[in-house]
Amino acid sequence: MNIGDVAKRSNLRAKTIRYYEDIGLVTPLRDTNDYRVFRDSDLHKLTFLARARALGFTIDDCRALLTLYADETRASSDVKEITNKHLKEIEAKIVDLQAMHATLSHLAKECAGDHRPDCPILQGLSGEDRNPSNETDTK
Amino acid sequence: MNIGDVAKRSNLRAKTIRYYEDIGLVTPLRDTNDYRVFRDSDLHKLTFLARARALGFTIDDCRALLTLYADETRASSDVKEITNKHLKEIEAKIVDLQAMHATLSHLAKECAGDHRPDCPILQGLSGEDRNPSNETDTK
DNA sequence: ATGCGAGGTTCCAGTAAGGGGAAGGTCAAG
DNA sequence: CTTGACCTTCCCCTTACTGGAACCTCGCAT
Repeated sequence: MNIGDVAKRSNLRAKTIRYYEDIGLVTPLRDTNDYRVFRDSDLHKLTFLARARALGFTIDDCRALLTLYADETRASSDVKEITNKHLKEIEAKIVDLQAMHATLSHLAKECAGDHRPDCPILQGLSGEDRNPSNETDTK
Repeated sequence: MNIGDVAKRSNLRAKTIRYYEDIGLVTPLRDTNDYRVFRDSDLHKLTFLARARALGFTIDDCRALLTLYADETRASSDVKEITNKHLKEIEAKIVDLQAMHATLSHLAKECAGDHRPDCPILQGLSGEDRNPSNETDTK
């Protein structure tokens, strides 16, 4: 198979596949014309990579997972450890994003969004407390 | 103020502040010894940037927001538009992450995580249907 | 044989948003 | 006068690719 075929079948782009070869994730053969020649095993690896990447694993994780996948004597605990670490990172990101979302949607809700310049969003970003009810009146 | 002070007060690192100057977000003065000299207005801008960045706005968005902030004739709708666009991106990311999390936690739940090599996670990544109940028995 | 378009190849540069670290100038204190 | 904490510029590194230029190759139609 040439790179175009493998790209279609693995759901990766040719560019990505070349990159994966560059960083040593796959090692296709070469034809006399220098074209890459992919075996079924290469396709299999690339499909694996596409799935793992789609699930958010880093390239480093993917490398480790591929190694474990190829190792018949692996312990499933090693795989699970990588996965659980990744799950925790996902959870942390979700929490972060939800916090941002809460703050921003709160500010946006209070913003008229019309032609006037007054804007609670900008006030929030600039650190003005737009509801200074519990502060001593210092003005 | 020197860069160290501003860093502490703005919650940004000195490196970041130099970078922001590089890309034209702030333009501190210079002392005779080449040290950057930050005015209150610079500190204010940097604090604004720190907050906006912490809320996930891109540098480009920050630049636009700063411009709007400085523009007394702005329309709050412009600010709100940027914010709503960002909110939608946040929502999309959360949805993506939740989907990954669902798939991965499902796989992880089925993985024994012990010394044995059998691993539903790897099977899932490799495209094996680890629950081939509705497939013809081809073995 | 020739031309063409659709493949393939390498290499270089750029992305976002800084981080790390080297090599060196400056300042205040003891 | 030296020490340590600042500050400066400069350049490369990061992640995971993406885009483009310049060029080669293949199969097919003329």
